[in-house]
Amino acid sequence: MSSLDFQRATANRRRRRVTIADVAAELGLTKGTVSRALNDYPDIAPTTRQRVRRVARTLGYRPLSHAQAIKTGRARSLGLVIQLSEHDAHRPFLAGFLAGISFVASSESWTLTVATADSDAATLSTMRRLIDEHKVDGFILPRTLIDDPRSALLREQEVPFVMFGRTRDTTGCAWHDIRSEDSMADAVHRLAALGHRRIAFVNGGARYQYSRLRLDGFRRGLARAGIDEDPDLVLSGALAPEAGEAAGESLLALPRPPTAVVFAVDSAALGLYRATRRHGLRIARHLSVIGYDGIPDGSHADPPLSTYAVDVRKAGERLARMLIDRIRGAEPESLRETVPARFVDRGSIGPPELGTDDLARLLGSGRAIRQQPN
Amino acid sequence: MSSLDFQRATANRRRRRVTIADVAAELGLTKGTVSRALNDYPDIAPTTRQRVRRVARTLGYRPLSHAQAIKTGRARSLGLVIQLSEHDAHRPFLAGFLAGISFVASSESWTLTVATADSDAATLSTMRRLIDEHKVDGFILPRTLIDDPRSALLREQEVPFVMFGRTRDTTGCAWHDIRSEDSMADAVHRLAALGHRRIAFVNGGARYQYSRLRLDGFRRGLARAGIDEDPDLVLSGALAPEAGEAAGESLLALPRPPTAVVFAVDSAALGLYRATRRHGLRIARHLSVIGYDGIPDGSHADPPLSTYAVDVRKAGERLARMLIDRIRGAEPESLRETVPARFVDRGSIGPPELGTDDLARLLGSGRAIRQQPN
DNA sequence: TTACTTGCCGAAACCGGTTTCGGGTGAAAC
DNA sequence: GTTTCACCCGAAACCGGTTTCGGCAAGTAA
Repeated sequence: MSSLDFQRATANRRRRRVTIADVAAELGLTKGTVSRALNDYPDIAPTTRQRVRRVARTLGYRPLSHAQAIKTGRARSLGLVIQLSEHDAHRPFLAGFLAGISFVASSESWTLTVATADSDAATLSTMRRLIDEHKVDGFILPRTLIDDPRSALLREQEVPFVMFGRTRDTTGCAWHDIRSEDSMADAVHRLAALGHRRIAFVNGGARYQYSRLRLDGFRRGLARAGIDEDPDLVLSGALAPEAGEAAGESLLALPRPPTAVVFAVDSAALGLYRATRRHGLRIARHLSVIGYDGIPDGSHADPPLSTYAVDVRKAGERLARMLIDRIRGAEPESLRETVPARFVDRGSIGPPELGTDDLARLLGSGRAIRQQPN
Repeated sequence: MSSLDFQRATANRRRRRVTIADVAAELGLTKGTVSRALNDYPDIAPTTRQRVRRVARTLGYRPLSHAQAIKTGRARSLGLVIQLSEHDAHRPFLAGFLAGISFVASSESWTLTVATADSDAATLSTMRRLIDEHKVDGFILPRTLIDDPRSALLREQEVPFVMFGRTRDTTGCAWHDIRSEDSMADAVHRLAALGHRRIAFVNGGARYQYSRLRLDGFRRGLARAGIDEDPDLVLSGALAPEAGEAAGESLLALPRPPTAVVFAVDSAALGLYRATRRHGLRIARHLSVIGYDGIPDGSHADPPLSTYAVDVRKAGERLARMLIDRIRGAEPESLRETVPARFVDRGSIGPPELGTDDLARLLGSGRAIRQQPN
């Protein structure tokens, strides 16, 4: 390239971008040829392709994604609509999740478009708008439901998507998920190995596919340990500490209370701590608890909550990678994967010091052991 | 409009968008005229403008933002680059903050582009890329530093931005901030009113502008209460529970320990709980604590942490609003505002049961009061 | 030689908007 | 009855890319 041109390019780098026309002029080719060369069209001579690549790089040419989008319809942007409910368990993960997605997106010069909504309807209409305005090329769907209206919409609109979690109707679905069902089974197994026989399960929201899976996993664990399921010991709908506390209270009020509780959601498990404290019991000693998620708060509880940690950053990375592939034409069936969670024993489980009957007596005896009022 | 055209528009709504050409054809006008009418050019007859507006609405016409961007350079997108450090205090706020921004952005058919970075340098280069590719029209800068390289970059590139927080060099800066300095002064005032005279202050990160302001506020509070500042009682650099715990330990190890501690950051304050528990002391009774931020965890502590709550969702809304105005040409000087935080007394403060000397004796006497091992 | 491919690139249309320019029309001024 | 001048709108260029189409040159087959 001529040094004059170079100076111009350098001096004006801030004011005027390098366009495809600049590259073409520098090479003595036309815009069309440059475009085809960069986009790997077959009717370009290999040597020409090389030259174009080199000059484009030295000039610092980067195509304007929205100029491409106008013709191709591709905005090079991944969509994420976050639905915020009152207490939602995925808040602590948001930062890591975004980091994962954005890391991969950036590496491909893609971008992440985030929107929030406060209801199913709002989520759908927001997605419609983003599709309508071609703002995004596809979506990452967090927190999948058993029957998810989002996948229905996207299937109908023929917009690519990948799910963080699984769902009932898998047609056209790609996903990355953690096998939390295995964790639940593993939890039961560990507790049984410690000597527990009365193991309760407190599930999450009924609409979520993961709840279904985790319940299955819990039951699988029971079966493997040779324990019959007691319907009294299976609760659900606990996502926040308050609900977890209520669930804990009702379990402790049973004639034959559990000596261990498996929670499908960490933040609900933390609620049990409060209930336990109120009754003068000590976690791990009188009542073992295992959660799932690996939220940071868990490690600050007393005793720290044993749980199954999920690598949400990694999940974000994988999902972004998969979505980009999907947008580029990969079949959804080829984009399905599950990974295990990692057990983190922080000390909230132990062998049962008391059997269920002793526990019941203790709890019934006018709250014999109270928290020390100091 | 003819019913035939309407049917066509309806049937093809999913496949082919309504373009400006469709609107023009329907009206018997040219694209140019329609564009000018919708963009409030003065050389359009009021009646025509009305007609165009009406037809555009009934046809469901919405301009393609990247088609506009190609000519105008405006992508109708707000940029947010989140810098994630190891322990970062703003994670719990992220969801609400995003919700606020995205709510306002959506209402104007703007979009929010999020990226993450793990260092100052990465943040800047990410921002450069977004600017270069015209992906965003401006930035919201969270967690402002005393000397913030981001504002320097944006000033130089002449890209609009608004800050969540203040900074040293205010030229060309617009901001929304919480007057946390007033909260710190208020905290001292409240504690002094309860009878405390030895009040410690544990500040946050030294680079942040807010740390500077909060320290000033703390001092203002002391002065107003007629208390001389004791350098031993002023620490800093505590952002996470671990650091807060360490700060607590060193304060309790003083010959004349404080009877109350003001924390610039809630999550650090939670660390003090651990230190206090270890020494067998009880928060509020032996040691009063006030935090700042209003993180959810605080309400689950025992006793719940009194703090100053920040409405981050509101902040997100305001910042989005201000940034859009800024992009549309408003002067930065006209976009500067601060709002107060809201005190939430949850019970972690009280009159000092023991004076500093008694406290020291207690702490020194071989840990007289220990936590009950039950 | 001629005819027919094949490889490679230029020319130009196109995408969906915005913006400039210029001209026609009608009312007011002379 | 002209002239003047807003007032409006059409025509066309433009933004920065992509994609179609066609043609030239070289190579291959006849």
